[in-house]
Amino acid sequence: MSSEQNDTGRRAATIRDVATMAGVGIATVSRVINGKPVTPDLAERVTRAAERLGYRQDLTASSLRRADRRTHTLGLVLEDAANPFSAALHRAVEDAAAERGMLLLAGSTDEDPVRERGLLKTFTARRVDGLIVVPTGQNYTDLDAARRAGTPVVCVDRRTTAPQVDTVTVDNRVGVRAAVKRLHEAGHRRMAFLGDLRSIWTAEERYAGFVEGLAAVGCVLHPSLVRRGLHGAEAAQEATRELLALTHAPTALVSGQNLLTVGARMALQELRLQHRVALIGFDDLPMAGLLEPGISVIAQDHSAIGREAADLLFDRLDGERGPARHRVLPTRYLARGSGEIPAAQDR
Amino acid sequence: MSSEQNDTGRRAATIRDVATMAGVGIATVSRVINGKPVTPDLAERVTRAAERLGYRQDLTASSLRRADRRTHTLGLVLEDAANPFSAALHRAVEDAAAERGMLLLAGSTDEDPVRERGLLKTFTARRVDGLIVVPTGQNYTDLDAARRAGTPVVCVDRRTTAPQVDTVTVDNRVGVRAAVKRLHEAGHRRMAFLGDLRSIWTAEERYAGFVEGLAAVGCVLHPSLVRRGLHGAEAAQEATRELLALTHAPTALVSGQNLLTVGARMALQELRLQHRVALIGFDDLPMAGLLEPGISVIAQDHSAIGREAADLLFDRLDGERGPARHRVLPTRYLARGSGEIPAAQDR
DNA sequence: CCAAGGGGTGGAAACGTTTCGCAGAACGTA
DNA sequence: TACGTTCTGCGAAACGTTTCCACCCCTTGG
Repeated sequence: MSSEQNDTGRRAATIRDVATMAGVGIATVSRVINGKPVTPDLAERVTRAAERLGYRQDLTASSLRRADRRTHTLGLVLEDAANPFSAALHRAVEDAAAERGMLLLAGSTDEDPVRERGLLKTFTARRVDGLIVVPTGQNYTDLDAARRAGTPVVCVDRRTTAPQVDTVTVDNRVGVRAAVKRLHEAGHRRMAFLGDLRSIWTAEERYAGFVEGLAAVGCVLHPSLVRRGLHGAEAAQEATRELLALTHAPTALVSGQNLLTVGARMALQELRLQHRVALIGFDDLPMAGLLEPGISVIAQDHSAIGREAADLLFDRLDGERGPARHRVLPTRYLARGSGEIPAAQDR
Repeated sequence: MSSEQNDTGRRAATIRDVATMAGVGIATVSRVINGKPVTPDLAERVTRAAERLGYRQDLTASSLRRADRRTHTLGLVLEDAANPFSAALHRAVEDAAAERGMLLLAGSTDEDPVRERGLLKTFTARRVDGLIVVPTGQNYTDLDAARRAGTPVVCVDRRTTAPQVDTVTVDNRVGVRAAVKRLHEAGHRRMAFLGDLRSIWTAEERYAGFVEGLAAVGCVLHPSLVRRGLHGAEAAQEATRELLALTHAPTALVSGQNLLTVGARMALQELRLQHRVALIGFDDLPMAGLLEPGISVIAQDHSAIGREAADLLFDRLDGERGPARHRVLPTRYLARGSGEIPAAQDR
């Protein structure tokens, strides 16, 4: 605590302090800070004074006064920051934002519309320049309010009923349909489906893809083999146990979300059936290729999704006023073994 | 675009608009917003007016003027938001922050001190109330500058040379030493070590633990079996391949970071040695238990780390002025199989 | 009935910055 | 030399809020 500047004592140096020390007007200091043309001599004096005073620009004050009122901050509303999908999305958006000198304010909803509302409220109160949201889907008024208040919104991963909102999703139905087709070709006729909470748009889409896929190959949809409304690995594990205990057990499983895939696989290994019952999951898993057999998945390109969302948002920030745009990215099937297990003869 | 409020046209309603519509003074509106006592009748009128005008408090202006100048925002500097460790930490800190009505501004450094510096600069320019940082460790002047400017800093996962900074770390040495002891008990004498970039504090600590562990059991440290400065799974995979191609190949591997563990395991499976060569990794992996054999790890409690860091920070925000505190959390060994493989007789 | 006290309200000042309008200097031309 | 034009720097105003302070009115005690 010797010659330090502001451990707790003196208040932080302001633009005015810099101006007086440099012997110039505050407007000049502002110009120097913002890189606007100024006589080299003065600029030099200002820089030195700022240096000596340990001056740090206050961006909150700056964006308050600025003509465009930009805060250079984006709000990111995730399902759960700890989930690999959210984490990858976070990183992709962060990189895109960094290119424009923007920072990310992030929060998790845990699929709770109340938390979603809270996050949207404080994000807009902090005057973020734009919002990228994985919507819980149970209430779109807040999204709409934000947009109407002038904050552009892009929804990611899920469509929303909110009007005028750009979205980035993947082609869930096509992905699942293709998976079902493959399973059928491998001889499977009794396929089960594990689905996430029904409030989640992707859960419904993927289920729809499952239904369509079965219809396309002329297979029956056994209601007893459909387990929806599952959330988290444990729920999926329990559901899988039950499915496999049925007299007419499924020979193949389709899982509609990454944690559910993990849960399903845990149940399979518990019953030592991982080599006999086929499994295809939606969304890739970090070490899926190291398992024996590897878990085949319908993969989505997280960074492409994040990048695309950011681009749509930046477009709006740059003044684009057209109608809502909906980008749909393709999925990719990754054959790793578990989806290539043929249907056993004797089942 | 019919009766909407501010699609792009009218500027957002301010406290003054609310005041005139409600027929009260702006001070009263401010009081209502901040929940300070006010005559019920007036409060009612204000609330109604705010509702009708779609008024949203501007927190940037608010924190500018506020006596405590708090922005209710924390800055979180991570290595890589997409990494499971960072993601878990992010979530833990977010939850702790949410309890105090604070939000997180997060960014990734990718171990680049330049990016770290940039993040610290904009975070402090945005006047975050505090910083939680996983420091690259190559430069502490920015951390120190932030602290001196009055922003409390807590370093996580790694110690830092910056003075007066609280830290939360785990007991890396003890964790690795115990792992080495176990391997020794299983008969291993030739153990290899895979380490991350040497600029990373934890990488050095874990290596130190490895050295100490070997010494404790009276084992020789073979320099040819030590591979440090590896970053990412691929580097570890390549290094592991090379190690196993040695004439005197190791019978056990100790990996000092989660991605390195993945890379090592990939190499082992490629060579079909996952059942013959032991592997213990530092930091848990999502599906490590599903592999065959499961990957034994020295696990750290991510949420405890995040929570502890947040608590230390909040303490500072609440006025704690004491000297730097250093919390060291324990690790836990999770035996899953790969660490329990005995040394083969014939190697 | 009056004076003192107190709670509640409103207008103005202030937070640190950017932007506006203006003044003064510098420069070129008549 | 005088004048018009351009340019650069300066102080003041403004952004939306909180806080200070003065004021008013009502209550209460003498």
